[in-house]
Amino acid sequence: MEAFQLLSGGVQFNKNKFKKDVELFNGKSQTQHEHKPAEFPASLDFFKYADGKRKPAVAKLDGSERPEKKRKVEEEQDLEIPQQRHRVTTKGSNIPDSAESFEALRDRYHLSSQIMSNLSKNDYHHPTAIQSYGIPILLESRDLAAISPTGTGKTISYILPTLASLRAPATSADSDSGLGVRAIILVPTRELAHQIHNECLKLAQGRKWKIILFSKATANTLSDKTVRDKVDIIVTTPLRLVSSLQSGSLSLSNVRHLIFDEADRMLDKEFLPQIEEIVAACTHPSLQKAVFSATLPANAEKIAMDMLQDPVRVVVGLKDTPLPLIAQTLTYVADDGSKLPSLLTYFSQPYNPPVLIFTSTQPRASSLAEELVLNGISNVDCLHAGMSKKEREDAVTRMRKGESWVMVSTEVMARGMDFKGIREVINYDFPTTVQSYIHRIGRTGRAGRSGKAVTFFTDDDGPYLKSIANVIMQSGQSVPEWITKLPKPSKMKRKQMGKTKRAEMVNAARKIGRSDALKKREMIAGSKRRKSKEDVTQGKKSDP
DNA sequence: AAAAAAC
Repeated sequence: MEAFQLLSGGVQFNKNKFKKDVELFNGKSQTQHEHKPAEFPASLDFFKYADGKRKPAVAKLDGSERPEKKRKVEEEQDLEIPQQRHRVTTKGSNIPDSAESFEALRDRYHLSSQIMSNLSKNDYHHPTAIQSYGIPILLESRDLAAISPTGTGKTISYILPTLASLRAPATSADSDSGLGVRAIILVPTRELAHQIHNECLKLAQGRKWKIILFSKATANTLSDKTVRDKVDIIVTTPLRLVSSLQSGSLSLSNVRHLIFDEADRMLDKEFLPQIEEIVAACTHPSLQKAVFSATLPANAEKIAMDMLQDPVRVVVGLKDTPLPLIAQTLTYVADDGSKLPSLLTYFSQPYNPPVLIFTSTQPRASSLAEELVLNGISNVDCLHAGMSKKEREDAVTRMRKGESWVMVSTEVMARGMDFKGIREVINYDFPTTVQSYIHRIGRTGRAGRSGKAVTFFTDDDGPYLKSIANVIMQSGQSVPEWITKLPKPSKMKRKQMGKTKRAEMVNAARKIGRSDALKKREMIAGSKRRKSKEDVTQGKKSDP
C-alpha cells in the first residue's frame, strides 16, 4: 500500500515514517518545492536526517512507470487568503482554474444574485482555499476528491455548487429537472446532518428550495409522490437512506449530485455496504460524485478514487495534518484511575470554556459527566449515540447557545461538528487512530481561530503514542525526544497490548460507574500520593 | 486494532 501511495503520485506522506522509502524513491522522481525546515531545537530535530527535506515531498509521475497517466498534470501553488497561506496540491486531467473571489465565480459561472447575497449575508466574503479550488471543479460537473483541514470551509465548497448546478427549485412541471430528489449529501452522524442542513438553508434563502433533513418523519412525508417529486436536496445518514430504498418509498434515479462528507468514515467497513447500495441506486447518467474529508488514508482513497470518474484531487495543506493553530499537548497520566484526578486538577485551574472532552465509550462518557457534576464542575453536558434523539438534540442546542461549559462525548462528536466557541479539546481517552485524533482536536481552532488540545496518555497507550506524536510534529509542534524514539511496535505486540488495555478499561469503567463519594475521595487522595499528573510537553504555537 | 455510529 505504501508503494502504491508513492507511485500514485501527489500523496503527502510522513517523511519520518517512510524515511527509507523516501531515500529510495527520491532517486527516481522529482521533488517539487524544497522548503527551508522550520526551526527545531537541535535535540528534537529528528528531521535533520532528512536534511532540508522536512516538508513532505510531492511525487511527480515519470511517465514510464504509469504510461496511462502520462497526460495528467500536477501543480502546486500558494494561495493568498486573509488569515492563512495554504499550500494547495491538485491532481487530475484538465483541472478547472481556481477562483480568487466569489465575484470571480459569479462572473465565470453566472451565479444567481440570490446566492451571492446569501453568501455575504452569512459573512462569507472571501473563499477559503478549498472553496477557491473545489467550487469551479464541481461547477464544471467534474468528480472531486477534496482533502482540506478541519474548519476550513468544506461544507460551503459543496453546497454552493450543488445549489448553483440545480439552477432552480424543482417543480413537477419542469421536465428538465426530472422527477424525484436531485442531490444527496451523505454524512456519518445525525448531528452533522442537522448542521449541514442548516448551512444549506442559509445559502438557499429567498427561493423555494426543498431541502430535507432526512429522518423517520421526513421519510414518511416522501411517500407522497407529489411531495417527493419536488425535493431538491436530501441531507442524510447512510442507513436512514438505505432503509427508505429498501422499503421502496424512494427512488434515486434522478440524483445528479452525490456528496460524501467525512468520506473516509463513510467508506470504512461498517458503512461501505450501505454506500455501495446507495451508489448503485443512483442511476442517472450524469451523476456527479464528490468526496470530502480532512483525512483520507490510503485504503479509503483507493476506494474513493475507484468510485469517482476522472476525478480531480485537491489537497489543501498537508494531508492528515492538523492545523498549526491548534496548540497540542500530550499529558502523561499513569493509568486509567489517575485520569479523573488529573482532569479535576485541570478544572481547578483557570480554563477556557467551552471545553469538549472525548472518551472511548458511551458508558465512560456518561459516568465521567456524572463525576464532574458531583465534583462541582458547572454546566457539564454529555452527548453520545446511546441517548435519545431528543436528548441529543437538546445537548447540541445547549452547546450552540453557549450554556454548556464542559461537554463530554464520544466519537459521535469527533467529525464535522462546528461549535464556533470551542477553545479546548481534551482527549480523556486516547484516540485509536490518527484520523480520530485529527478530527477530534479539529473541533477547536476553526475558521482561523486558535485552540488548545490536550491528550491524556497512560502506560497502556504506548503502542499508539508514537503515531500521534508524529502527527503533532508534522503540524510543526514539538514532542519530547523519548517519544520520537519509541520503537514501532510489532503487530503482535500491538494486539496484545490492545487486549490488556481493553480489559483494564472495562474494569475502569466499572470503577467510574461506582460514583459514591467515598470511592472518589480515595481516588483523589491516592493520586495526590503518587503525583498523578505530569505535563510532558507544552504545545508550541507556530505562526500560520 | 477497535469502539462508535448508522435504523
